[in-house]
Amino acid sequence: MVMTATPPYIQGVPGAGHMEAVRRGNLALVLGRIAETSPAGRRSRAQISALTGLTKASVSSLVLELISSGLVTEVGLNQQSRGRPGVELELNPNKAVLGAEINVDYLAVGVVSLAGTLLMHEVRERDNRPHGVERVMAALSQQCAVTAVAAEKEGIDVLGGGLAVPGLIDAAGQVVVSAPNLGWKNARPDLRVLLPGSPLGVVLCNEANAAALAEMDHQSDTDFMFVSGEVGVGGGLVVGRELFTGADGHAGEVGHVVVDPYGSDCLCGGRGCLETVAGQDAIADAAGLAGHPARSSRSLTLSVLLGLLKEGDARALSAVERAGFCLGLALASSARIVPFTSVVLGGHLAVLDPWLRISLMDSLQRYSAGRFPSGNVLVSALGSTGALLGAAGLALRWVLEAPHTLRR
Amino acid sequence: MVMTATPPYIQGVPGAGHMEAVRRGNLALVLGRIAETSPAGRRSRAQISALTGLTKASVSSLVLELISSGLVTEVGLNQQSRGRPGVELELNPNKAVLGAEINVDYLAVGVVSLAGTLLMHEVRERDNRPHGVERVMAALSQQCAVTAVAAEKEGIDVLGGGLAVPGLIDAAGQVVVSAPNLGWKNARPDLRVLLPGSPLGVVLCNEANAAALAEMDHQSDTDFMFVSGEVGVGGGLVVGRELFTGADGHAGEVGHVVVDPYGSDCLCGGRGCLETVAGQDAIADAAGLAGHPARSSRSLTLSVLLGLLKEGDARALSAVERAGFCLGLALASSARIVPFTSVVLGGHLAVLDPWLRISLMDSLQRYSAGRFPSGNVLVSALGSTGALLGAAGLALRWVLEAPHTLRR
DNA sequence: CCAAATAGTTTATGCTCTGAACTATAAGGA
DNA sequence: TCCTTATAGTTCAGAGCATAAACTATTTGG
Repeated sequence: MVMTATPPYIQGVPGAGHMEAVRRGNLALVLGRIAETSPAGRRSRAQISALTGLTKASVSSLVLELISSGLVTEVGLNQQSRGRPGVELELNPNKAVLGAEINVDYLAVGVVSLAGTLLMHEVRERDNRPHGVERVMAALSQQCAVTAVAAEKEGIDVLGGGLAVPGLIDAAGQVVVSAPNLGWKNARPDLRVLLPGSPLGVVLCNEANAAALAEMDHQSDTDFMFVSGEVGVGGGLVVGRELFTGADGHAGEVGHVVVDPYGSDCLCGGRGCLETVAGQDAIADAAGLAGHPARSSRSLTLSVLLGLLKEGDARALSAVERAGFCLGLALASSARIVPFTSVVLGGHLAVLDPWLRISLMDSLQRYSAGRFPSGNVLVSALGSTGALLGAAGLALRWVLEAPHTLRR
Repeated sequence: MVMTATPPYIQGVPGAGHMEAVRRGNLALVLGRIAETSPAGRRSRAQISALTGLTKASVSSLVLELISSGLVTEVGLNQQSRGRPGVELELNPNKAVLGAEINVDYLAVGVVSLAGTLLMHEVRERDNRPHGVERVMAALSQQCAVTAVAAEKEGIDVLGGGLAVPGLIDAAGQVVVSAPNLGWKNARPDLRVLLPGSPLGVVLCNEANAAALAEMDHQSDTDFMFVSGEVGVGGGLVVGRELFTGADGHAGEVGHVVVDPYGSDCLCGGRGCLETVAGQDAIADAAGLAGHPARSSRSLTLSVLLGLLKEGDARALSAVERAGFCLGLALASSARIVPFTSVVLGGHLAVLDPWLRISLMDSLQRYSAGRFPSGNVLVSALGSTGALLGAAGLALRWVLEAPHTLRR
């Protein structure tokens, strides 16, 4: 648990160990083996039996249950040198989960197959700051309904969903404790309205954590830090291929590691946090854009900044260089507390990577005593769909780790 | 040993979920409920049944097995208002585990009952630096043998043990990757020689981690950082009442969080690490003891430093104050990555607490935005027995979490 | 001394995995 | 073509474990 917060679907397990717990665990075990195969090399019952140590009889019975619950389908035959060919199994391509994201300037909804591929998605630009929780959720649920109908038309069944929000989520996954950029505080969105008829519910998660989770599927490393550059700097920590959220969901907040003890005050109440140097606003100000008209919009600000960097503007270059230096410092310190071995940059930090990288790598190497080869600092390939995919991924894990909840 | 919230009865399953896994898990579950009771309020089978949700029949059968394996004994009767009194259960007071510690200037061995109390212990002053692994282990095993005989004379049966070493242990718990203060590198001590005839083996662990584990039993908080002040500064991180070691055992190394980007080089290869300011050597040097004859011994250095502080020596006071400031800074940053809520000071940092505390609390508050009330920064009460108790505690957990390994 | 309450055990039953026998299907060789 | 060999998957009896309900044991209180 490493720590790891208990996922909500584990709560269905009562305190005592019934026999059924074994069944549930084995259902998830078998489903996991089916899920981790590529279309190229799908597995048969016999292979799963060999892989898990369960007898062929048990696997047959478990697979039967997974098929009848709709999660798994039989595809083709799998001929091994000689003998009767095995029946290839795969995750049902017609079952999916929904991923959704609320951000400052858009709402995004997508459908992700059980295998994790994004089947369809729609982003609606929209300034969400002036509206309260109810109005935003109403707009989002309307958008979800449209997407769900579109999915149904293609014969796709949506089992559950995940919602990513740029704010702090409580341990129970029900309350948005605070989302400063949205102006939310202790908001309790009604998640069921997003997917009224689905067999599973909708899980709520932090946007940086979701993005980190999505990044994991495109990443071989098992322990890494995802740094999400937004207005501030968010972090998502993955330890042993599991999201590490800590007891209260605050884990991995690299944006508030102190990089300059005598630096400026931070919105969090601290001082000299990384965010005060490497947040998008902080970089823009340091680059001399403080009074610039583009500052009203995030994307505008970023493009103006990029323009200056390409022109070779000294002030912009030095602002970004300093951000890189401090980011390296904060990451090196963080890696002593939770020893991750890779870093993935997202948001504006991904965009600014070409100008950040040298100073980032310099300080990261210097302060971590050379633990991070340059190849271990990566740029996110997912861009703006990261949070969406991650939120869906969380719902996906729910299905894959607790398939018994879909029993008929 | 990454923490995970797996349901208790799934633990220890080597891949597949056999039926026996349920039995194993429930044995541990019941044993845990017996272990967590105080002598004042011991539990009966009926109470455990109510607590766990297992039926009385199951609990009876499980308890029978625990009794026949020698881990549990029936004590007295437990009268509830009316009806037949329950039979009180407790951990067998005649079963124990051994705790051992190798440090720079002593060897320590102790016997700890299943309930966690230190029954006997012996510390032998001895400079271990000049000797290699084999010689030190030979001396330690001789000391263990003496202690084991003494325990046997009192009718106490030693089931297993733990060994704490001031160095980095590999993930498998077999190799001391490096113990700079002992001069060990990739040492592979033969652990079996410490307890040749015991039913369980001996586990190896890091000294700061062991001390953190021991501290946990005297602490209500579930998430805290133990800071061990030695020549350098070690850290042990406890998350959700579990030791958090990370994939490679490096987790919680607060001593190498960067507190001064332009500070001096650290032995670890980094720069400006907390250790270069708050390690015992660093404080002594900053206090002006660089050439002092007492510097040859750790305890001497510390007592000279204490003398200076009590005299009000300005240089010593400012050295310690700066250490406190930097410690607060490093802890505030660390708490953003893994959100612990308390801090326990050990080693020289515990001794220097009166002179450290003000600057420590000031910077901790400043940089953590007031997350740490003063009462959440504690001084270790265990002193030098911490590592011993923690090593034994690790062996104890082994017994308590896998009681089936002691089946007859 | 008996009723009510609580503790613990016995017994019949059901669930889930296992192991071995059995059926199904294919490749390769005579 | 047909038989042997190899592999996949199913069936069925049996063992282990937890459950529920009935039963025994022991105490308080009237």
